[in-house]
Amino acid sequence: MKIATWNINGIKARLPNLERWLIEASPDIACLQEIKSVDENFPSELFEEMGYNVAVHGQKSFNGVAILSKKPLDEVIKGLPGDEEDDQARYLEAVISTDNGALRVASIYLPNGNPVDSPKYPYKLDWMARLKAHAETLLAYEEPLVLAGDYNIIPTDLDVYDASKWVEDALFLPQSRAAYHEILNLGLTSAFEACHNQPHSYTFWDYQRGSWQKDHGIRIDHLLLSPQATDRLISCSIDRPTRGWEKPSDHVPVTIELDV
DNA sequence: ATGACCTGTTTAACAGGA
Repeated sequence: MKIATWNINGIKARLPNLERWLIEASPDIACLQEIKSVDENFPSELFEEMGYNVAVHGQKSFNGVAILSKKPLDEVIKGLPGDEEDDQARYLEAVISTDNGALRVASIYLPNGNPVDSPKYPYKLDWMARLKAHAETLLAYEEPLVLAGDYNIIPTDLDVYDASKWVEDALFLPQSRAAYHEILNLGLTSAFEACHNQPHSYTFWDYQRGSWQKDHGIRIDHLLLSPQATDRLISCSIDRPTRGWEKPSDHVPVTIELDV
């Protein structure tokens, strides 16, 4: 089973590319971020015609996450638990039936956090603390679990073209990376790192400054797996060519194959 | 030497992204 994550940066602008990619890559489950749409304007029927079940957690203009799944969605949870006041649509979780039992998948759009001296940075750290608490709850189920998404975290200096340019950035500050590693240290495995030791394998290139042409990228999209999912991990790949398509997202898909 | 973009919305400049 192929499970992918992709920050599409707007469903309306990305629909042609998303359709093409769904046909060519044919993921069984696609976790999408930054749909930038309310639920009613998300083209769910189109994806249903392509054979997907659809769960959407959208909001107007910004953020928004979705899950497309060829297998039925048994249970859907919208929003990250832990703060009733938080109205940003950044977390969607679903339990999916497979031939070998239940698989739990989340589509995550972790806050960017810049600028660091604004309330956005404490919001990021608070959100990560909530994600850690929730991940702890989910890990206790001892089932295959995939927490996939745009984490807005550069894990190490080998995941950026020039670390010195990012030391003050919310994606790379020691405190941000420490919060990310706290989540990993609960017992999760980063799929890409389990499959590869190739440094400078990026998933995002800025639209500005010719970043794509110069390969000035960062690796910020991750799939974190529970032990039960890690046991079944076959491969992980970054779909780099999509960044070179017409009207690309600034992120590319990351896909894992699980033996489930 | 430096900067160079894209998206959605309020359709004309913004806000937000990373």
